[in-house]
Amino acid sequence: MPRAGLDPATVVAAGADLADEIGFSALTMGRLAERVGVRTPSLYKHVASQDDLNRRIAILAMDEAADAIGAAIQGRAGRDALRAAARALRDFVLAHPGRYAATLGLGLTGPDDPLALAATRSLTPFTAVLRGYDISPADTTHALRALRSIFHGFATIEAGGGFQWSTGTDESFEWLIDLIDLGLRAKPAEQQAPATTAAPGVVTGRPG
Amino acid sequence: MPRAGLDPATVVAAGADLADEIGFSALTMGRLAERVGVRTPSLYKHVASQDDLNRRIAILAMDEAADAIGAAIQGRAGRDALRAAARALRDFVLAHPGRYAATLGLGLTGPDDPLALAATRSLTPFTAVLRGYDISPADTTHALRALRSIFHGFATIEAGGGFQWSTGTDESFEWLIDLIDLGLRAKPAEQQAPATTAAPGVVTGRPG
DNA sequence: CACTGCGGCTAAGCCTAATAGCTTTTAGTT
DNA sequence: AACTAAAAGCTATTAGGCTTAGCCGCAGTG
Repeated sequence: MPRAGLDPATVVAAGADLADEIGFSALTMGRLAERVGVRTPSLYKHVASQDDLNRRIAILAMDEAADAIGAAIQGRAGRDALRAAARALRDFVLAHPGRYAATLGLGLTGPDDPLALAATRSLTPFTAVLRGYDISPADTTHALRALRSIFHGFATIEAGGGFQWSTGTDESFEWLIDLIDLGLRAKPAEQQAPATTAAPGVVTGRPG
Repeated sequence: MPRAGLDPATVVAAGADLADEIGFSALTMGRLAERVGVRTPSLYKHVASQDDLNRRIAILAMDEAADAIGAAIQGRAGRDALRAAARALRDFVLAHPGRYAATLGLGLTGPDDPLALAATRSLTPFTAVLRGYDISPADTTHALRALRSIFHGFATIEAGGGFQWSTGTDESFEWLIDLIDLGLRAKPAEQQAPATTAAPGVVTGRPG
């Protein structure tokens, strides 16, 4: 019996590819074993469990997405950077729905969870985008969370087929980017005469 | 052996409650059966399958959320309505994480899927919110999708513990609402002198 | 050549969804 | 009151998923 020559990275990469093809929820240890040409229990020599596999796929996906977004905003600033980042994230999700789904619904075990670290890493391109706007340092956490929520929400709904008939999603996405750009540019003026009852304050926690 | 007196509505409601308590992914037919005091196969007299159960829970959740949001915006308009709607949705998700999780990751079978109809129904309160802003009729679909993406994204990340240390999420949420309000109010002026390369056009599809 | 360890394997256990077929309760009718 | 038929429960069983235990062969090393 010749060996398949597997290692953890190969198994995780194959799992990510397979998840993109058949959907993350349909990714089973059995199907992955079949894909890499091995019997199911053999996978446990490389990953500890299915949960471990899922987390590794999620980390891989977040790093890949961060790289794609980082590359997309090179040499851009302001609205151009925002649009490039948003499009890069959306393209990634549409091209890799399984990888992206792996990043959802995983409980964080603590602040030093590798998953949490990867999540923080994946946010760095967005901090660069925000430098193109006049956001006060005290508000960068809020702005970061806002950008993450917005594009995460759109990508999730679109990838899940939540927009009925899928018509005009491109236009809706551009409209959304424009909306956020306008809001971010109007924000600083608003700061000088806050109208909300709960005034934004300094946040000590980490951004993600 | 007296009967438990179950019917589909009771089973679905119990499933929704149980999902809120132990998490949607931990909801199994066996645990639900134990909860309602019956053996597992007996549940199949009331729901066709676990997928059927999940979809019914999702429909229940969307209708309940729509009711809560609709009630929250009564007598409000503009920014007040936006904030009330957003808070109502967020409160619902935090109070009923299992129900909300049930609404995610379900494939729509078609435009007349009961799930799709419930999704459309759940959007009606947001159309009322948008009436408080000067949005052109051609853009209401985009605006609706934007609102849905934004608040869905925030709620999902928060409910999944995605905001590390969970500090300052209240402030971040208010900041986000303010950002969207500013963007929506700046939008109409933008329409008269469009700066985006892809000009927003009429969308013929349904909003959701 | 012997040895050691990694990476495969089979076998088996447990959990879950789902179906088949039987039995009992319940409701409605005469 | 008795009968009937459907509804609602049950046990038993199948199929498939994750995971562990323990065995075996190949690779590289001294």
